[in-house]
Amino acid sequence: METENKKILLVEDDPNFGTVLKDYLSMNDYNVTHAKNGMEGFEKFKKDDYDLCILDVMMPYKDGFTLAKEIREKNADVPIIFLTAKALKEDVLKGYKVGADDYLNKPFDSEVLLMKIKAIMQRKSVDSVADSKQFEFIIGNFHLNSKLRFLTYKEEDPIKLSPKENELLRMLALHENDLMPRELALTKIWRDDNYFTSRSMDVYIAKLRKYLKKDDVVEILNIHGEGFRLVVKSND
Amino acid sequence: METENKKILLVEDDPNFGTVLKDYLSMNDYNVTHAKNGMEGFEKFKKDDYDLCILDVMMPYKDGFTLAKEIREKNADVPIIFLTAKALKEDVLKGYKVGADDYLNKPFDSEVLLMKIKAIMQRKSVDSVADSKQFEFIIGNFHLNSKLRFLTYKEEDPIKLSPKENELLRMLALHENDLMPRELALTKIWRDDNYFTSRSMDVYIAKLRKYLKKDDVVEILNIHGEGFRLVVKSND
DNA sequence: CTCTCTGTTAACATTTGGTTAAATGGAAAC
DNA sequence: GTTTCCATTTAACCAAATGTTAACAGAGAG
Repeated sequence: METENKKILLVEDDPNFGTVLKDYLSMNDYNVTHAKNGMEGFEKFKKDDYDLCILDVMMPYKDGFTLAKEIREKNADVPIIFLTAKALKEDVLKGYKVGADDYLNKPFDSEVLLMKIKAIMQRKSVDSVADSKQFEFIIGNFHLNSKLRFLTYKEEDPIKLSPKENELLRMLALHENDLMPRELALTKIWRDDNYFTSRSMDVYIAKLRKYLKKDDVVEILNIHGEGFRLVVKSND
Repeated sequence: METENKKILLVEDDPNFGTVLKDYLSMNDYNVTHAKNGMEGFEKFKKDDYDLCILDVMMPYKDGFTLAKEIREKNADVPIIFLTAKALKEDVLKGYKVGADDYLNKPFDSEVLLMKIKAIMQRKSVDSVADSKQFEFIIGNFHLNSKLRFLTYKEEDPIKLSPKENELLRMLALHENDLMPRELALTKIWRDDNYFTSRSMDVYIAKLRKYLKKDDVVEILNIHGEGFRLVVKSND
């Protein structure tokens, strides 16, 4: 399926260990960003959304706990795993206090780490429903349910949209009566902006127009060289 | 709700250690039930609802893993912590495979255990939106009793569902008329999301469809690449 | 006019899902 | 112990859904 690789932020100052660990996780289909110290770790954390943070406790300048606290201020939910060489009890407690999800003593078995990551991701993936995005639109006499990928005209049976059709129409609806730049759809939906994806998008515009033909107050207009415009004529 | 002490099932065959641990947890405001072996543990688990299970791995008659598997058949969500004297890697992996939430080597510090318990309880209370304890469903002319794993059509004899059939149908029913993402069922029921578990799930969807065929107001629809939808047509 | 951009159709490749049957493996029964 | 049973997984094959690319026609802009 989509299987967008889960993103992991790894903050580890030992370059050898860090690189080895990063490679190992990457091999297991995680998308790993490696920061060499706490400062860098926090910068990277602010710039992107991560599914998991793995923090070394002992680091110069900014230790793992301090970093964890900063991360928690920005995001109360992201799971955190601490890595540490020493197994001091106070440290473990401190870790759980700042909201650790797990705690591993170096050296540890990489398979065990992998299992823990899996277990944690599963736990978290449950409550990811709370995506407060917009999934329903009224477009003239149509009703778009973007979650079920249904486009319904009046009381007729819903038309089932493919993922790309759905996302493209949603993107147009988000800009209703306004320009939706080609580049936006291409980078957001196709994740690439080149000749071929552009042609592909045109094919999808054609498909959408075919669906929307039922209602003549709805139209997708082209703005040459710029993008498209989903127009809903006011019923005056 | 808040004030009600969380219930912990402690299964530990060493009477000294078990009693001490029980007392310690009780002093910290947990409501602890102590079972002396796997059999007793399972009996007690069936008789009551617990917020957490702490299982010793090494026990006569029925070890912690076996017990955990039985518990998982009854309840896919309850957190489990394993206690073990030996730290064999295979054991740790085995533990996570049956859905452990954590793993502690004896001897361990009781404060650490307490922290872990706290952390786990917190996690569970966050995503408890979905795992509302609902075990009975009306699905068109069917009645699903998810505790007994019975699916009953009108007044006919109940169909006995296997554990997986039951969990899957329950998950669909919890999302009636809405999308039930593949990934949700896979991580919750199969505890793993890969090609094979995905195919296995498809097999179970086929089985459920066969059962539900009796009633033509009930249907399991697929949303390509996303998941399934249990639809009950309104009888208007 | 000529070049680029857009509209449309159809062929194709790839991914995902439906179904059946056989293999596996663990627990219960003998 | 071994056999039997049953839930589950794996395999295999086919069908459906989706997405990409090519090809060509037409529109817009200079």
